[in-house]
Amino acid sequence: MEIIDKWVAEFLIRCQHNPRVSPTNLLSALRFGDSGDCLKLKVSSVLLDLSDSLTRGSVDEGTLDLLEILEKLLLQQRSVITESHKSAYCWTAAECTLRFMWPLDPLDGLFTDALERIWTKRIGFLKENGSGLVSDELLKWETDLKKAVEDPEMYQRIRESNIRYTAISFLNQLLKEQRGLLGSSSLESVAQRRFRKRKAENNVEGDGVRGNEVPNAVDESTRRLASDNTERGTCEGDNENRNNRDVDGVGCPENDGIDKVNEQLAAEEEGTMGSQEQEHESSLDKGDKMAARELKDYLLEIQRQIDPSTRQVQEPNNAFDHSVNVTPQPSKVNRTGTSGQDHIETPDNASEKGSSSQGTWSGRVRPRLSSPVPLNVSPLKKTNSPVRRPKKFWTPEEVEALRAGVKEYGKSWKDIKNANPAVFAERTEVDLKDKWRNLVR
DNA sequence: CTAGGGATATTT
DNA sequence: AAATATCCCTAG
Repeated sequence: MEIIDKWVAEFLIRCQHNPRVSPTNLLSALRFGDSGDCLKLKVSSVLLDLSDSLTRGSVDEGTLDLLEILEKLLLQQRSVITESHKSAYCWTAAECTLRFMWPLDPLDGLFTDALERIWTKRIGFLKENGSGLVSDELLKWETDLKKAVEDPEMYQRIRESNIRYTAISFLNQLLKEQRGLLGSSSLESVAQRRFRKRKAENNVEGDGVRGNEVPNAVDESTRRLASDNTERGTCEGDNENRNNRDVDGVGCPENDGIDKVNEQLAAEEEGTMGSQEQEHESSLDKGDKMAARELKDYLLEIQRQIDPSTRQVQEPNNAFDHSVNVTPQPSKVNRTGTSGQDHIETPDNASEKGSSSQGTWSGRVRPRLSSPVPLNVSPLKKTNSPVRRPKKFWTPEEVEALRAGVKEYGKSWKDIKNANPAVFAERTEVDLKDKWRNLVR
Protein backbone atom coordinates (compact mmCIF):
# COMPACT_ATOMS: atom_id res chain seq x y z
CA MET A 1 0.00 0.00 0.00
CA GLU A 2 2.75 2.32 0.89
CA ILE A 3 4.22 1.80 -2.54
CA ILE A 4 0.99 2.89 -4.14
CA ASP A 5 0.95 5.91 -1.85
CA LYS A 6 4.39 6.81 -3.02
CA TRP A 7 3.55 6.39 -6.62
CA VAL A 8 0.43 8.45 -6.40
CA ALA A 9 2.31 11.09 -4.47
CA GLU A 10 5.11 11.09 -6.98
CA PHE A 11 2.65 11.28 -9.78
CA LEU A 12 0.83 14.21 -8.24
CA ILE A 13 4.03 15.99 -7.46
CA ARG A 14 5.46 15.55 -10.88
CA CYS A 15 2.21 16.33 -12.58
CA GLN A 16 2.85 20.01 -12.22
CA HIS A 17 0.53 22.95 -12.37
CA ASN A 18 -2.08 21.13 -10.43
CA PRO A 19 -3.26 23.86 -8.10
CA ARG A 20 -5.20 21.50 -5.89
CA VAL A 21 -2.13 19.72 -4.68
CA SER A 22 0.28 21.41 -2.39
CA PRO A 23 3.28 19.12 -2.37
CA THR A 24 4.49 19.73 1.12
CA ASN A 25 1.03 19.22 2.53
CA LEU A 26 0.64 16.07 0.57
CA LEU A 27 3.89 14.67 1.88
CA SER A 28 3.26 15.53 5.47
CA ALA A 29 -0.20 14.04 5.23
CA LEU A 30 1.23 10.78 3.99
CA ARG A 31 3.93 10.83 6.64
CA PHE A 32 6.60 9.08 4.72
CA GLY A 33 9.73 7.87 6.35
CA ASP A 34 13.29 8.58 5.42
CA SER A 35 14.02 5.87 2.92
CA GLY A 36 15.58 6.73 -0.38
CA ASP A 37 12.31 6.76 -2.28
CA CYS A 38 10.85 9.14 0.21
CA LEU A 39 13.84 11.42 0.05
CA LYS A 40 13.42 11.58 -3.67
CA LEU A 41 9.78 12.42 -3.20
CA LYS A 42 10.61 15.13 -0.73
CA VAL A 43 13.19 16.59 -3.05
CA SER A 44 10.65 16.59 -5.85
CA SER A 45 8.18 18.36 -3.66
CA VAL A 46 10.65 21.01 -2.59
CA LEU A 47 11.57 21.56 -6.21
CA LEU A 48 7.95 21.97 -7.10
CA ASP A 49 7.48 24.45 -4.27
CA LEU A 50 10.47 26.36 -5.53
CA SER A 51 9.25 26.49 -9.08
CA ASP A 52 5.78 27.44 -7.86
CA SER A 53 7.17 30.39 -6.00
CA LEU A 54 9.19 31.33 -9.04
CA THR A 55 6.15 31.28 -11.27
CA ARG A 56 4.41 33.46 -8.75
CA GLY A 57 7.40 35.72 -9.04
CA SER A 58 8.24 35.63 -5.39
CA VAL A 59 11.82 35.39 -4.25
CA ASP A 60 11.67 35.78 -0.52
CA GLU A 61 12.73 34.28 2.76
CA GLY A 62 10.46 31.34 2.09
CA THR A 63 12.74 30.62 -0.83
CA LEU A 64 15.67 30.60 1.55
CA ASP A 65 13.82 28.10 3.70
CA LEU A 66 13.25 25.87 0.72
CA LEU A 67 16.88 26.05 -0.30
CA GLU A 68 17.94 25.09 3.20
CA ILE A 69 15.52 22.20 3.27
CA LEU A 70 16.77 21.09 -0.10
CA GLU A 71 20.32 21.10 1.17
CA LYS A 72 19.38 18.89 4.10
CA LEU A 73 17.59 16.44 1.86
CA LEU A 74 20.45 16.31 -0.57
CA LEU A 75 22.88 15.66 2.23
CA GLN A 76 20.72 12.84 3.49
CA GLN A 77 20.84 11.51 -0.03
CA ARG A 78 24.59 11.89 0.07
CA SER A 79 24.49 14.15 -2.94
CA VAL A 80 26.84 17.04 -3.35
CA ILE A 81 25.73 20.63 -3.01
CA THR A 82 26.11 22.20 -6.41
CA GLU A 83 27.50 25.62 -7.19
CA SER A 84 24.17 26.77 -8.53
CA HIS A 85 22.60 25.81 -5.23
CA LYS A 86 25.11 27.90 -3.33
CA SER A 87 24.81 30.81 -5.70
CA ALA A 88 21.04 30.64 -5.69
CA TYR A 89 21.07 30.77 -1.90
CA CYS A 90 23.55 33.58 -1.82
CA TRP A 91 21.77 35.81 -4.31
CA THR A 92 18.37 35.05 -2.87
CA ALA A 93 19.62 36.09 0.52
CA ALA A 94 20.97 39.28 -1.01
CA GLU A 95 17.68 39.90 -2.77
CA CYS A 96 15.78 39.40 0.48
CA THR A 97 17.93 42.07 2.05
CA LEU A 98 17.79 44.37 -0.89
CA ARG A 99 14.06 44.73 -0.63
CA PHE A 100 14.53 46.53 2.67
CA MET A 101 16.90 49.02 1.16
CA TRP A 102 14.27 51.36 -0.20
CA PRO A 103 15.03 54.31 2.10
CA LEU A 104 17.88 56.53 1.09
CA ASP A 105 19.46 56.25 4.48
CA PRO A 106 20.49 52.75 5.61
CA LEU A 107 19.41 53.48 9.17
CA ASP A 108 15.95 54.70 8.23
CA GLY A 109 14.00 51.61 7.47
CA LEU A 110 14.12 47.94 8.19
CA PHE A 111 17.45 47.35 6.53
CA THR A 112 19.32 46.72 9.74
CA ASP A 113 16.55 44.46 10.98
CA ALA A 114 16.81 42.44 7.81
CA LEU A 115 20.57 42.27 8.16
CA GLU A 116 20.20 40.95 11.65
CA ARG A 117 17.49 38.47 10.78
CA ILE A 118 18.93 37.10 7.58
CA TRP A 119 22.65 37.48 7.84
CA THR A 120 23.37 37.32 11.51
CA LYS A 121 20.77 34.84 12.65
CA ARG A 122 19.87 32.68 9.68
CA ILE A 123 23.24 32.52 8.02
CA GLY A 124 25.02 32.48 11.37
CA PHE A 125 23.08 29.34 12.11
CA LEU A 126 24.20 27.85 8.82
CA LYS A 127 27.79 28.65 9.67
CA GLU A 128 27.50 26.98 13.04
CA ASN A 129 26.28 23.82 11.39
CA GLY A 130 28.96 23.85 8.76
CA SER A 131 26.43 24.17 5.99
CA GLY A 132 27.68 23.76 2.46
CA LEU A 133 25.65 26.79 1.46
CA VAL A 134 28.12 29.13 3.12
CA SER A 135 30.26 29.99 0.12
CA ASP A 136 32.95 32.59 -0.36
CA GLU A 137 30.46 34.50 -2.45
CA LEU A 138 28.04 34.52 0.43
CA LEU A 139 30.67 35.73 2.87
CA LYS A 140 31.60 38.49 0.46
CA TRP A 141 28.01 39.60 0.34
CA GLU A 142 27.82 39.54 4.09
CA THR A 143 30.79 41.86 4.53
CA ASP A 144 29.57 44.14 1.75
CA LEU A 145 26.09 44.44 3.20
CA LYS A 146 27.36 45.03 6.69
CA LYS A 147 29.75 47.60 5.38
CA ALA A 148 26.84 49.27 3.63
CA VAL A 149 25.35 50.26 6.96
CA GLU A 150 28.13 52.74 7.42
CA ASP A 151 29.25 53.32 3.89
CA PRO A 152 26.58 55.31 1.99
CA GLU A 153 28.34 54.81 -1.30
CA MET A 154 28.32 51.05 -0.96
CA TYR A 155 24.71 51.21 0.18
CA GLN A 156 23.73 53.17 -2.89
CA ARG A 157 25.56 50.87 -5.20
CA ILE A 158 23.92 47.74 -3.86
CA ARG A 159 20.59 49.47 -3.63
CA GLU A 160 20.56 50.17 -7.34
CA SER A 161 21.81 46.82 -8.54
CA ASN A 162 19.57 44.19 -10.03
CA ILE A 163 20.14 41.31 -7.69
CA ARG A 164 16.78 39.78 -8.30
CA TYR A 165 17.59 38.89 -11.86
CA THR A 166 20.72 36.99 -10.85
CA ALA A 167 18.92 35.25 -8.03
CA ILE A 168 16.16 34.07 -10.35
CA SER A 169 18.68 32.89 -12.92
CA PHE A 170 20.48 30.79 -10.37
CA LEU A 171 17.25 29.44 -8.98
CA ASN A 172 16.19 28.38 -12.42
CA GLN A 173 19.52 26.79 -13.05
CA LEU A 174 19.30 24.92 -9.78
CA LEU A 175 15.83 23.67 -10.59
CA LYS A 176 16.93 22.42 -13.96
CA GLU A 177 19.94 20.69 -12.50
CA GLN A 178 18.11 18.99 -9.68
CA ARG A 179 15.30 17.83 -11.88
CA GLY A 180 17.86 16.35 -14.18
CA LEU A 181 19.39 14.53 -11.25
CA LEU A 182 16.02 13.17 -10.22
CA GLY A 183 15.84 11.37 -13.51
CA SER A 184 12.82 9.54 -14.67
CA SER A 185 10.07 8.93 -12.19
CA SER A 186 9.70 5.49 -10.74
CA LEU A 187 6.54 5.30 -12.77
CA GLU A 188 8.57 5.72 -15.91
CA SER A 189 11.18 3.26 -14.77
CA VAL A 190 8.53 0.69 -14.06
CA ALA A 191 6.93 1.43 -17.37
CA GLN A 192 10.24 0.78 -19.04
CA ARG A 193 10.73 -2.46 -17.22
CA ARG A 194 7.21 -3.54 -17.99
CA PHE A 195 7.70 -2.79 -21.59
CA ARG A 196 10.86 -4.83 -21.77
CA LYS A 197 9.20 -7.65 -19.97
CA ARG A 198 6.33 -7.61 -22.39
CA LYS A 199 8.78 -7.53 -25.23
CA ALA A 200 10.51 -10.56 -23.78
CA GLU A 201 7.20 -12.30 -23.36
CA ASN A 202 6.25 -11.58 -26.92
CA ASN A 203 9.51 -12.98 -28.11
CA VAL A 204 8.92 -16.22 -26.33
CA GLU A 205 5.27 -16.07 -27.25
CA GLY A 206 4.77 -19.84 -27.18
CA ASP A 207 1.94 -18.66 -24.99
CA GLY A 208 3.05 -21.40 -22.69
CA VAL A 209 1.12 -21.71 -19.49
CA ARG A 210 -1.06 -18.67 -19.94
CA GLY A 211 -3.94 -20.58 -18.43
CA ASN A 212 -5.05 -18.08 -15.83
CA GLU A 213 -7.98 -16.02 -16.92
CA VAL A 214 -7.27 -13.08 -14.69
CA PRO A 215 -7.33 -10.18 -17.06
CA ASN A 216 -4.50 -7.87 -16.37
CA ALA A 217 -6.30 -4.60 -16.45
CA VAL A 218 -3.27 -2.63 -17.33
CA ASP A 219 -2.42 -4.78 -20.26
CA GLU A 220 -5.99 -4.54 -21.31
CA SER A 221 -5.87 -0.81 -21.25
CA THR A 222 -2.72 -0.77 -23.31
CA ARG A 223 -4.35 -2.65 -26.04
CA ARG A 224 -7.27 -0.33 -25.91
CA LEU A 225 -5.01 2.63 -25.87
CA ALA A 226 -3.07 1.31 -28.77
CA SER A 227 -6.09 0.60 -30.89
CA ASP A 228 -8.66 3.30 -30.23
CA ASN A 229 -6.59 6.13 -29.03
CA THR A 230 -8.86 8.55 -30.80
CA GLU A 231 -12.01 7.35 -29.17
CA ARG A 232 -10.47 7.80 -25.78
CA GLY A 233 -9.55 11.32 -26.67
CA THR A 234 -13.16 12.26 -27.04
CA CYS A 235 -14.03 11.82 -23.43
CA GLU A 236 -11.36 13.95 -21.99
CA GLY A 237 -13.34 17.14 -21.89
CA ASP A 238 -11.80 19.84 -19.80
CA ASN A 239 -9.03 17.58 -18.73
CA GLU A 240 -7.57 18.08 -22.09
CA ASN A 241 -5.21 20.79 -21.07
CA ARG A 242 -3.53 18.81 -18.44
CA ASN A 243 -3.34 15.73 -20.52
CA ASN A 244 -1.84 17.48 -23.44
CA ARG A 245 0.84 18.88 -21.31
CA ASP A 246 1.56 15.57 -19.73
CA VAL A 247 1.79 13.55 -22.84
CA ASP A 248 5.34 14.68 -23.26
CA GLY A 249 6.41 12.45 -20.45
CA VAL A 250 5.60 11.73 -16.89
CA GLY A 251 8.40 13.88 -15.67
CA CYS A 252 8.89 17.57 -15.69
CA PRO A 253 7.89 19.10 -18.95
CA GLU A 254 10.69 21.58 -19.20
CA ASN A 255 13.24 18.95 -18.64
CA ASP A 256 12.83 16.71 -21.54
CA GLY A 257 16.40 17.05 -22.58
CA ILE A 258 17.96 15.98 -19.38
CA ASP A 259 15.43 13.27 -18.80
CA LYS A 260 16.20 11.89 -22.19
CA VAL A 261 19.85 11.77 -21.36
CA ASN A 262 19.13 9.93 -18.17
CA GLU A 263 16.97 7.44 -19.92
CA GLN A 264 19.71 6.91 -22.37
CA LEU A 265 22.15 6.27 -19.61
CA ALA A 266 19.80 3.89 -17.90
CA ALA A 267 19.25 2.08 -21.13
CA GLU A 268 22.94 1.77 -21.72
CA GLU A 269 23.53 0.40 -18.29
CA GLU A 270 20.80 -2.08 -18.94
CA GLY A 271 22.38 -2.97 -22.21
CA THR A 272 25.60 -4.18 -20.67
CA MET A 273 23.70 -6.99 -19.10
CA GLY A 274 20.71 -7.43 -21.28
CA SER A 275 22.60 -7.79 -24.55
CA GLN A 276 19.68 -9.02 -26.58
CA GLU A 277 17.74 -5.85 -25.97
CA GLN A 278 20.09 -3.84 -28.08
CA GLU A 279 18.41 -4.56 -31.34
CA HIS A 280 15.10 -3.21 -30.09
CA GLU A 281 16.60 -0.02 -28.86
CA SER A 282 14.97 2.14 -31.49
CA SER A 283 11.47 0.90 -30.99
CA LEU A 284 11.96 0.90 -27.29
CA ASP A 285 11.63 4.60 -26.95
CA LYS A 286 8.22 4.64 -28.51
CA GLY A 287 7.10 1.69 -26.51
CA ASP A 288 8.29 3.24 -23.30
CA LYS A 289 6.26 6.30 -23.92
CA MET A 290 3.27 4.18 -24.64
CA ALA A 291 3.68 2.18 -21.47
CA ALA A 292 4.30 5.31 -19.44
CA ARG A 293 1.22 6.91 -20.85
CA GLU A 294 -0.77 3.84 -20.09
CA LEU A 295 0.23 3.91 -16.46
CA LYS A 296 -0.39 7.58 -16.27
CA ASP A 297 -3.86 7.17 -17.64
CA TYR A 298 -4.46 4.66 -14.96
CA LEU A 299 -3.36 7.05 -12.27
CA LEU A 300 -5.39 9.86 -13.74
CA GLU A 301 -8.29 7.51 -13.47
CA ILE A 302 -7.55 7.03 -9.79
CA GLN A 303 -7.31 10.74 -9.34
CA ARG A 304 -10.70 11.16 -10.94
CA GLN A 305 -12.16 8.56 -8.63
CA ILE A 306 -10.77 10.38 -5.64
CA ASP A 307 -11.65 13.84 -6.77
CA PRO A 308 -15.17 14.01 -8.15
CA SER A 309 -14.63 17.45 -9.62
CA THR A 310 -12.44 15.97 -12.28
CA ARG A 311 -14.63 12.99 -12.96
CA GLN A 312 -15.77 12.70 -16.51
CA VAL A 313 -18.62 11.05 -18.25
CA GLN A 314 -16.79 7.90 -18.99
CA GLU A 315 -19.50 5.35 -19.31
CA PRO A 316 -18.26 3.43 -22.29
CA ASN A 317 -15.00 2.64 -20.65
CA ASN A 318 -16.42 2.08 -17.25
CA ALA A 319 -18.96 -0.32 -18.56
CA PHE A 320 -16.19 -2.22 -20.11
CA ASP A 321 -14.06 -2.21 -17.04
CA HIS A 322 -16.47 -2.89 -14.28
CA SER A 323 -19.16 -5.01 -15.84
CA VAL A 324 -17.86 -7.79 -13.71
CA ASN A 325 -18.79 -5.99 -10.55
CA VAL A 326 -22.50 -5.75 -11.06
CA THR A 327 -23.50 -9.00 -12.62
CA PRO A 328 -22.35 -11.88 -10.52
CA GLN A 329 -20.68 -14.18 -12.95
CA PRO A 330 -20.08 -17.83 -12.56
CA SER A 331 -16.48 -18.23 -11.73
CA LYS A 332 -14.83 -19.56 -14.78
CA VAL A 333 -11.53 -20.00 -13.14
CA ASN A 334 -11.38 -23.69 -12.62
CA ARG A 335 -8.53 -24.35 -10.36
CA THR A 336 -6.31 -26.97 -11.71
CA GLY A 337 -5.64 -28.55 -8.40
CA THR A 338 -2.07 -29.33 -9.22
CA SER A 339 -0.18 -27.58 -6.51
CA GLY A 340 -0.44 -24.76 -4.04
CA GLN A 341 -0.26 -22.49 -7.02
CA ASP A 342 -3.76 -21.08 -6.79
CA HIS A 343 -3.43 -17.77 -5.07
CA ILE A 344 -5.17 -16.18 -8.00
CA GLU A 345 -7.71 -14.38 -5.79
CA THR A 346 -10.12 -13.20 -8.39
CA PRO A 347 -13.01 -10.93 -7.53
CA ASP A 348 -15.17 -13.77 -8.72
CA ASN A 349 -13.87 -15.86 -5.97
CA ALA A 350 -15.04 -13.29 -3.48
CA SER A 351 -18.53 -13.04 -4.84
CA GLU A 352 -18.78 -16.78 -4.87
CA LYS A 353 -18.01 -16.88 -1.20
CA GLY A 354 -20.49 -14.14 -0.52
CA SER A 355 -23.40 -15.72 -2.27
CA SER A 356 -22.94 -19.08 -0.70
CA SER A 357 -22.56 -17.98 2.86
CA GLN A 358 -24.99 -15.07 2.94
CA GLY A 359 -28.39 -16.28 1.87
CA THR A 360 -29.90 -13.13 3.36
CA TRP A 361 -28.82 -11.09 0.40
CA SER A 362 -30.87 -13.25 -1.92
CA GLY A 363 -32.04 -11.54 -5.05
CA ARG A 364 -30.56 -8.18 -4.25
CA VAL A 365 -27.61 -6.92 -6.07
CA ARG A 366 -25.22 -5.89 -3.43
CA PRO A 367 -23.72 -2.48 -4.10
CA ARG A 368 -20.03 -2.75 -4.34
CA LEU A 369 -17.10 -0.50 -4.65
CA SER A 370 -15.37 -1.09 -7.89
CA SER A 371 -13.10 -3.96 -7.24
CA PRO A 372 -9.47 -3.06 -7.09
CA VAL A 373 -7.85 -3.75 -10.38
CA PRO A 374 -4.94 -6.05 -9.90
CA LEU A 375 -2.16 -3.58 -10.22
CA ASN A 376 0.45 -6.02 -11.20
CA VAL A 377 2.96 -3.36 -11.84
CA SER A 378 5.91 -3.99 -9.64
CA PRO A 379 8.05 -6.32 -11.65
CA LEU A 380 10.10 -7.23 -8.65
CA LYS A 381 7.24 -8.54 -6.61
CA LYS A 382 6.13 -12.04 -7.22
CA THR A 383 4.47 -12.03 -10.55
CA ASN A 384 2.47 -15.20 -10.87
CA SER A 385 3.61 -15.09 -14.40
CA PRO A 386 5.18 -18.10 -16.01
CA VAL A 387 7.92 -15.89 -17.34
CA ARG A 388 11.11 -15.73 -15.39
CA ARG A 389 12.68 -12.40 -14.78
CA PRO A 390 15.59 -12.14 -17.20
CA LYS A 391 18.88 -13.01 -15.67
CA LYS A 392 20.88 -9.97 -14.87
CA PHE A 393 24.43 -10.22 -13.69
CA TRP A 394 25.56 -8.26 -10.71
CA THR A 395 27.56 -5.15 -11.42
CA PRO A 396 30.69 -4.46 -9.36
CA GLU A 397 28.86 -1.43 -8.04
CA GLU A 398 26.02 -3.56 -6.74
CA VAL A 399 28.39 -6.03 -5.18
CA GLU A 400 30.27 -3.24 -3.49
CA ALA A 401 27.08 -1.75 -2.14
CA LEU A 402 26.05 -5.17 -0.89
CA ARG A 403 29.36 -5.68 0.90
CA ALA A 404 29.10 -2.28 2.51
CA GLY A 405 25.49 -2.97 3.40
CA VAL A 406 26.24 -6.25 5.12
CA LYS A 407 29.04 -4.59 7.00
CA GLU A 408 26.68 -1.91 8.22
CA TYR A 409 23.40 -3.74 8.74
CA GLY A 410 24.32 -7.40 8.92
CA LYS A 411 21.96 -9.71 7.10
CA SER A 412 19.00 -7.35 7.08
CA TRP A 413 18.53 -7.49 3.35
CA LYS A 414 15.56 -5.19 3.49
CA ASP A 415 17.52 -2.52 5.34
CA ILE A 416 20.37 -2.86 2.92
CA LYS A 417 18.07 -2.42 -0.01
CA ASN A 418 16.35 0.56 1.56
CA ALA A 419 19.64 2.15 2.39
CA ASN A 420 20.59 2.06 -1.25
CA PRO A 421 17.42 2.03 -3.29
CA ALA A 422 19.04 3.49 -6.35
CA VAL A 423 21.68 0.83 -6.66
CA PHE A 424 19.35 -2.01 -5.80
CA ALA A 425 16.39 -0.73 -7.74
CA GLU A 426 16.27 -3.91 -9.75
CA ARG A 427 17.04 -6.33 -6.95
CA THR A 428 14.75 -7.85 -4.41
CA GLU A 429 15.80 -8.54 -0.86
CA VAL A 430 15.95 -12.17 -1.82
CA ASP A 431 18.32 -11.34 -4.62
CA LEU A 432 20.62 -9.68 -2.13
CA LYS A 433 20.46 -12.71 0.08
CA ASP A 434 21.16 -15.06 -2.81
CA LYS A 435 24.06 -12.99 -4.00
CA TRP A 436 25.55 -12.90 -0.55
CA ARG A 437 25.22 -16.64 -0.37
CA ASN A 438 27.27 -16.81 -3.53
CA LEU A 439 29.83 -14.34 -2.36
CA VAL A 440 30.64 -16.14 0.84
CA ARG A 441 30.73 -19.57 -0.77
C1' DC B 1 11.08 -10.94 6.28
C1' DT B 2 14.80 -14.37 6.08
C1' DA B 3 16.82 -18.94 5.31
C1' DG B 4 17.18 -22.67 2.64
C1' DG B 5 16.07 -25.81 -1.09
C1' DG B 6 15.35 -26.11 -5.80
C1' DA B 7 14.80 -24.71 -10.88
C1' DT B 8 16.99 -22.88 -14.81
C1' DA B 9 20.56 -21.26 -17.76
C1' DT B 10 25.30 -20.78 -18.75
C1' DT B 11 30.12 -21.93 -18.28
C1' DT B 12 33.86 -25.08 -17.38
C1' DA C 1 28.60 -33.93 -15.82
C1' DA C 2 29.88 -30.68 -12.55
C1' DA C 3 30.18 -26.00 -11.23
C1' DT C 4 28.35 -21.54 -11.02
C1' DA C 5 25.13 -17.59 -11.10
C1' DT C 6 20.71 -16.10 -10.89
C1' DC C 7 15.93 -16.47 -10.01
C1' DC C 8 11.84 -18.67 -7.69
C1' DC C 9 9.09 -20.91 -4.00
C1' DT C 10 7.91 -21.71 0.62
C1' DA C 11 8.24 -22.74 5.65
C1' DG C 12 8.68 -20.69 9.83
